[in-house]
Amino acid sequence: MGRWADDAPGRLRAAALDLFSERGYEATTVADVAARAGLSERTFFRHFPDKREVLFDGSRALEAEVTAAVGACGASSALGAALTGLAAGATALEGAVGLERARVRARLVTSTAELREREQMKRAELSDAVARSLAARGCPPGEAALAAGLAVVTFESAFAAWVGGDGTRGLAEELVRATGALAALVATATPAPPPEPGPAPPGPLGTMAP
Amino acid sequence: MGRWADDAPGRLRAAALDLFSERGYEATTVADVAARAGLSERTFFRHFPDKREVLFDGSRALEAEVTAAVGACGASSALGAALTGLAAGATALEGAVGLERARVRARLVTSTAELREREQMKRAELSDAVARSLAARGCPPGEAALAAGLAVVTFESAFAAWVGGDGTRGLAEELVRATGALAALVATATPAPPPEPGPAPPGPLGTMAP
DNA sequence: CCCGTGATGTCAGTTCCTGCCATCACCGTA
DNA sequence: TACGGTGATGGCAGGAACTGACATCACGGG
Repeated sequence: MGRWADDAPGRLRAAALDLFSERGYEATTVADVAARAGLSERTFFRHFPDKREVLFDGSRALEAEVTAAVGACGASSALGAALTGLAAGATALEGAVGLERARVRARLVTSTAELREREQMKRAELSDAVARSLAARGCPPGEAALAAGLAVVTFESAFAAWVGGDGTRGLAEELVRATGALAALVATATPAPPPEPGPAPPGPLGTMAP
Repeated sequence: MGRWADDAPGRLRAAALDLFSERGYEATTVADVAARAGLSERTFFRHFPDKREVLFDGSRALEAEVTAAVGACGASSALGAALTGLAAGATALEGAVGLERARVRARLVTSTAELREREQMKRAELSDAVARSLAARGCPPGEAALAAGLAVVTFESAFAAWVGGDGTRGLAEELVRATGALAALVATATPAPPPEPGPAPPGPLGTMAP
């Protein structure tokens, strides 16, 4: 066995999720994951570019699903198109992963800084992809980026409520709820925040970075 | 020289920004940065937890500034409070860094995947901090997270316009503009996106991850 | 003048990741 | 059947990012 057995990437994914959940991400070496899958460490890096990516390879499929839906949906507003695309991605994700596995994975990712970092990167790439899809529909780039960012934040809110909830509401329903919360928040906000007319406040800022 | 010279972290920051901009981030080793600063590689890791962090240590000061402003601002809506806090952070950042250095740094960060990843992590930490500040003011946690996320997206839009613009508008002005764009986008959006009533679409999703 | 404290240097070791080459299973073809 | 091509894999060497342990040096106080 081992050599020439089918679906090496799938076995590596399963082994990684198991071991990371058992011992923790940092306490598990790539060699451990490969051994559990009956493969060598070198082969792991032939299927995944680095140790984190073994947990994130579905993001490309989600991105493709969302951008396709944005491009196909009827031309409404930019934010509406972005939310419609993410709704399609939400139903696809819900069907492909399921609540229980999403919960296990979310617990693992949020408990490890290195994995949270990669997840935020995927988030940014998804937002950029949505923005490009909106721009391809004629939306000006700045507006497209802002609309995509707002939609992704709304999606994140829905996802958090989904995995943190009691399971009575699906991800798509949570997205509708979050969209309503978005509208309510913006409606009740003061139209323009006071931009602090005085000079730069005397904050203890050294070389401040964004 | 070298040993016992003052401001080792500052020298390491300057050396890192220089070398990363000259040769690129990946082509520069930590030993190179330390040598340029007249220090050893081991000392670098005593001042910064990893190679990326040498470019991001101002984020803690920004976070402190923003959360303080959120806590101090008059009790308006959650989104308004978040935007007010980020406006205070914007003016502080603008005064402490300046457009030219922000441009150099932004070009370096956006051109390197590893650095973009860390920047997204800082973004998420800032959003979480704002959400905690809102929650401390009595805002329910879910609403606080959504409002903080919206405000940070708006801030990002303003920041991108600032470093990408012609220099005629300051960061604070860009934030006012982005806030207006936020309100306009949400106002023109359809109130609720159609949540795709059919079954899960037959997308080619394997183990899809958020 | 000596000693404690803190920043630094040096060294060894682990892990992540990469390039290079040999090996093995499968598949089509003579 | 025998043979060569193709693709996935294993093994090895090595670089770079970190980390722990210990020695060393400068400075301030007694």
